[in-house]
Amino acid sequence: MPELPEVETTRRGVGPLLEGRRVSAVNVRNPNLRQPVLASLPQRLTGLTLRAVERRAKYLLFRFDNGFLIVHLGMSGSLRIVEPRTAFRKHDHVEITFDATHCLRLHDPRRFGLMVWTEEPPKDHALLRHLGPEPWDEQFSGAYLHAGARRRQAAVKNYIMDSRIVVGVGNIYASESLYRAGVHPNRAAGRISRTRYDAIVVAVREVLEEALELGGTTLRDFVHSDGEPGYFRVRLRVYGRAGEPCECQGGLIRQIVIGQRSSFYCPRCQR
DNA sequence: CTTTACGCCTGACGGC
DNA sequence: TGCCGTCAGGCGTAAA
Repeated sequence: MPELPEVETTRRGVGPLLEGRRVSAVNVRNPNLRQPVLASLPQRLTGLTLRAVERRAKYLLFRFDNGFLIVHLGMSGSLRIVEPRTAFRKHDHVEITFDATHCLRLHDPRRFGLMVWTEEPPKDHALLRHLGPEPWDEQFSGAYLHAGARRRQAAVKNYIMDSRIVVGVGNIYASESLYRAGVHPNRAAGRISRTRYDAIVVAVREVLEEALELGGTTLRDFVHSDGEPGYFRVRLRVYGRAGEPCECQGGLIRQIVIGQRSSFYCPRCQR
């Protein structure tokens, strides 16, 4: 499940290998992603030179001279670069070949991913228009979260997962961040102090940065013909650990459902 | 406006 | 062994 660090690691992995190269072929093997891949994508892309691979939230933005290819990895998506004529795997849905030497393949078993072409600035695109700040933006602060939460009854876990508030906090790292900040995931967003929001901001950044650092060690996997970028080995302290003792030795980790999602917390550490 | 429910989809897993 | 039901989850959209 790619979260922000995985997407950023993907960007850093594929960008340097592809930037400056020209699209020589596009092969859409299965267009049925969350939105259908445009039938004219091959004609649209072939011959264009990739200028940069950028990122906004969990969207990868492949910048060409006259537009952007927006890619989202959804739940199960991954990108990798292989040599021409490498055997396709099941669920390799789209292949974009650069300079006839580098084949970028989108692999996505669940097909919650997305690949769309746009000629407007990505920030104005319907998918990105309403996104809040990146976690590392100055704007993302305890004061910002505190002000935005006034009178909000929603659980703080849902609040920090709301992409209009801040982008890139997925289900796993939301639980982990709130654990580190000592905040109960079900607490109403509007009933948390400014000071505790400061702690949440620090925790979110710590968790994401830790994952990003571990991601750096897997960059080589993007060019391995048989490799999968793989989920990072961040040590998860509560996620997926229902019933296990917390590190505090004073409680068992509990699992509850908040907003249709599994949430994990320590009843002793988090209030 | 805020909040909640749902659907898209496949693989993993448990029960029988 | 194999079949089947259940669950997981990002995120846009519809509905409350």
